[in-house]
Amino acid sequence: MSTAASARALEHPTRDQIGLEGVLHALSDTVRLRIVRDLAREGDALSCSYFDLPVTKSTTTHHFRVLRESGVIRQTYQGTAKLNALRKDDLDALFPGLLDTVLTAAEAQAERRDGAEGA
Amino acid sequence: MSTAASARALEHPTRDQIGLEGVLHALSDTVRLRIVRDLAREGDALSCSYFDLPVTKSTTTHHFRVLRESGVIRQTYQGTAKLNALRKDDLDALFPGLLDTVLTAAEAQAERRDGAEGA
DNA sequence: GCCGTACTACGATGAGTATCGTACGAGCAT
DNA sequence: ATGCTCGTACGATACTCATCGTAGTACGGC
Repeated sequence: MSTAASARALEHPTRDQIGLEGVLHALSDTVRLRIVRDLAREGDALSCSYFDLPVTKSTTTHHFRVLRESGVIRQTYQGTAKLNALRKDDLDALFPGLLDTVLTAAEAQAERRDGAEGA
Repeated sequence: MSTAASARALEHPTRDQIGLEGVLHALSDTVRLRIVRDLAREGDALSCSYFDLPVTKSTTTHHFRVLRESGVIRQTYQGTAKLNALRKDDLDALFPGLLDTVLTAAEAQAERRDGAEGA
């Protein structure tokens, strides 16, 4: 019981440790922006394996860590799975409207890039 | 008359070449965010030398280029000076509310970091 | 106990970038 | 023309980061 604590606690920044630059940087990557969009769409915590990302698992782990350390998501263990949830309350408190605006912008851009098909 | 054209034209992305990730990345740097805040506060085009940044001139040039190439600012020559203006119209058209929200968030964070003094 | 699944840790690598110093070019004033 | 100021270009450097592969740990089921 020394190598790894039973709870496998993960480091998260407290609310007042979250910085705007860090959040913007976290969101400025295509893969991470996609993760955040999926998280927002589902509205609930999702396991890492839910996502079908165009990168390997190692890289996926890396991106989730960047999101966690910048304060965008909160990660908790649930058995062998790890659940990822948006820290919407914290972000909204610190930067009102930022998350929603970025998500809306991402959707708008996705539609533009898709050529406004589908619907 | 071959080394540099008389107009010294600068490369700018067209509106539909502006990407959200690029804009967020441009704004995720402390120095650049400060430039954008100053630009927004003054509301008009400012010369590079207006800014008192904690970096050398070379680095300043670099940051202005990142902002220009990501589509955040538009640069035009005016004699020996170079004027920098926010591309607020383009950004608002592409990502409604994004710029204002980020600026508001930056102000809020600056006040928190200053310890809510002054006023 | 044993194995599979889920995720992590570590090391490597190649690309990007923030920074600087120095040297140069463009325009303005005298 | 000479010199001054503003900004650029180029080269160097050190750091960050996105990516991968491999090996390992934690948990749950058989």
